[in-house]
Amino acid sequence: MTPQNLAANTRPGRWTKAERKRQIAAIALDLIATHGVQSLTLRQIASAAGISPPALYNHFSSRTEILIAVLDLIKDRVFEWIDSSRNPNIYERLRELAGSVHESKIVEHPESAILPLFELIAAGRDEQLTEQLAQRQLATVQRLADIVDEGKKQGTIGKDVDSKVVAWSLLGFGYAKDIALLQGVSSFVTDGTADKILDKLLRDVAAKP
Amino acid sequence: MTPQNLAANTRPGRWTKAERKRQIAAIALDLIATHGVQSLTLRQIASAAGISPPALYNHFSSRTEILIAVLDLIKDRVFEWIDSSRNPNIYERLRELAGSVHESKIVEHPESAILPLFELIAAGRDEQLTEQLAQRQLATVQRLADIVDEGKKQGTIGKDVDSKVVAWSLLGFGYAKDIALLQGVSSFVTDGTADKILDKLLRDVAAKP
Amino acid sequence: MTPQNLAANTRPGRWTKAERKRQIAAIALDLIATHGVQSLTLRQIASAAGISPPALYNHFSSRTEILIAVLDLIKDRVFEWIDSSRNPNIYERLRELAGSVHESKIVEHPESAILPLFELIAAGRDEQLTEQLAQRQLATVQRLADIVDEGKKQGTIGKDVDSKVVAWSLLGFGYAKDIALLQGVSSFVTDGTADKILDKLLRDVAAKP
Amino acid sequence: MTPQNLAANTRPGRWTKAERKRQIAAIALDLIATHGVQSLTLRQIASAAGISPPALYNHFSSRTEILIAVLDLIKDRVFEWIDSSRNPNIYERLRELAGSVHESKIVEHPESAILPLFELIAAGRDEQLTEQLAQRQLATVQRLADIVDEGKKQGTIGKDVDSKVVAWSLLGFGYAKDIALLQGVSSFVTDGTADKILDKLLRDVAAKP
DNA sequence: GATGAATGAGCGTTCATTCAT
DNA sequence: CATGAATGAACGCTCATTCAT
Repeated sequence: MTPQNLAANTRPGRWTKAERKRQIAAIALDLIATHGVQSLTLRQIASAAGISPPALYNHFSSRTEILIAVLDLIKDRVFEWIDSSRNPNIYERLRELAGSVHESKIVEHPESAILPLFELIAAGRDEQLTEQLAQRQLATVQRLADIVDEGKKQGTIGKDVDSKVVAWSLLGFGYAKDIALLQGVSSFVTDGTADKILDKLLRDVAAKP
Repeated sequence: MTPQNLAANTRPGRWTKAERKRQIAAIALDLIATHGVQSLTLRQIASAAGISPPALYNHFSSRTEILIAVLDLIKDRVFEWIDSSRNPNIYERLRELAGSVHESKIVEHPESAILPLFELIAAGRDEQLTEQLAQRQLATVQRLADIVDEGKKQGTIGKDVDSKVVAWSLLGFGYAKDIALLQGVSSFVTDGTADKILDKLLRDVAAKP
Repeated sequence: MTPQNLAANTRPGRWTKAERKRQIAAIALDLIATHGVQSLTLRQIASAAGISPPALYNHFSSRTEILIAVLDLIKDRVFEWIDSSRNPNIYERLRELAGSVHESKIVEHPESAILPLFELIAAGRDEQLTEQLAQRQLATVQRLADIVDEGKKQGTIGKDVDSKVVAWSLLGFGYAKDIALLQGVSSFVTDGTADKILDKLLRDVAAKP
Repeated sequence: MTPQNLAANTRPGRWTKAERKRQIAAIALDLIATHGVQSLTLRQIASAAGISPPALYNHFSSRTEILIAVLDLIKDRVFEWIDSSRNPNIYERLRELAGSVHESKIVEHPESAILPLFELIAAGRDEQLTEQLAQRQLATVQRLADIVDEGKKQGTIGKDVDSKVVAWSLLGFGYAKDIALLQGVSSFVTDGTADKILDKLLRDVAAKP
């Protein structure tokens, strides 16, 4: 056991309560990404976590609470992604973010975030997650819009651009891409259509010389 | 109505076999729209149809077959919608279609088509509907692209416009709108952002004078 | 339609009621022989008979009645088999009968009688056929015992032989053979054990010189 | 009883896992003996065991697995019965075994083994138990044949006797008896015919002086 | 913390049977 | 005579959750 681990150890076993919760949420996220949200049973999560189903109740009080934790994890990852480029030129930064989506760093990897989010959105009504979803979605849109606004001040983004429109367009593009993939229509990505849409989207927001 | 039709309608109960199937599919579609796909049980469908669950098996051989029938119904409705405007000016026609979406004739009504489709997409992996979905999705994209192509020939749509890009953008916009609504983020529609995106999308495809 | 058919035709369609019942019973017998009695559903019978399940109720008032008809058919076939040799020497006749069993004319052919009877015996308790079974079983034993008695009078069968014992032994042997086959233990037949038992059984009943 | 056993028995409730499985199998065996295999539902077993149907899945993973456990139980009981006489004189031992069958210690008691086995054999085809049955049947025949062989060495069984023939004859006799009873033909037993057959069978294997 | 055993609710499905047509 | 549509009862099975240990 490394000193690091010891440091993190207040006592319990090896991980703090919060860490263990996060681990379990990450496992659930993985399972959602690979098998969908409908087949996400406590048995599966427990088995993947190496414990028994009832043991999950030591960390969460219900299945729904686990899903909320997954939602939090997704939001964190999306924010991490948004902040992954620190390019001072905002327009360039957006290009980099778009590029990383395009390179599938986010969208296509099963361990990723948007696709499971999508699953959760669809399942939301039955799982009573709608409210939780709305909060996080708005926060994400706002975060993107803020960056665009910064770019407008900076002059790299067109002054007449509507920040919200851009933020929503980017998200919408990501969703559409996932929907296509979920439907098994990979041609949307492979034939370059997705790239063209994204490229046009970005060109339109650049500051006109 | 031909004598044949009369015969077919009055003789075997009141509805033909195909009609009854379609009715049940429509009921299932409703239920998906209002409660989501996860809670779509045979008991629910049967109850809404005023029959007992086993009676469904006189019309469909499994739950999956019902879902496929729903998929067909959705495709038909989407095509009806696409063909709902016969404006000879293709650009105007696209504007009308967009307008009808905006007026929520399709998207927001629970009896509508796209939102349930969305549910089915998310459920697809578990329900083994992926293949069926892909077929219908591609058919829809192609239908829209054909119309855009017609507009290019006609001269009302820009010659340099990529038909596929437009088709996918329109669909993607529709999806994004539904996702926002499913997440409970109605502000996307109410604050005019959705309109702005759609308007920009259409202006960009108009033939430049 | 041939004159013969016309002759047999009192009117109905092509067969008399009794004939049609017998045909259906024969179909059920086949199905039992090939798939067992548990999976004998009305759907199966009807489908094999080229009609719909409810149509069976025009001939039989319940599933149990069909099974009874099958029982009758089996009894008839067993009697036919018993009477298939008319060799005046009773001992020889028994040998011939035993031989025909051995040659699998009865036991191993799926269209045969004993194996399905066996299925019905096992199912009897649930199907309330016990009484019907007892009647027919006793009649069969009696028929065999009568023949043995005739042989004793004739002098080809030993005077000290107990006819009932012989009759039951022969039947018991047939049952044991079927049980072995049903269990998948074909070695009982293929390694000659079955033959040896039957041979010993017959030698023991021959009149001693 | 060793300390280990004590520990194993008192700690995990009151019974070990294996014991509980065996108890449930015994209950199922009883139900088969009294009502037949067709009506052996999980609800019945659970009810007789004083638990709810889903609770059975804590011990078995499917209905078929329960039936296999029943098969094992039957095999164990048959072997116990075979070993119930330890008379050093093999011929006498066979007589004792035959006697215990005759006294119905095995066959007629509902808690017994052969009759339910018989039910399982008939149900085997539908329940995919054929392979399991064949294994156990052969093991039983072999066990009996071994004893006969021992008697031949010992000199109490005739040297020219075919051990397999004897083993199969004994089993076949048992089967025939059960079949008769299942059919409701108790006269086979009550009028002494069964005894006579068994007696003859045994006399024929005795070593000739 | 973790587990084995248990449970109520519910699932999709099959069956023999009925009945209007 | 035959059928399509329907049904009550029952089936094997899975699920999230509870609780004593």
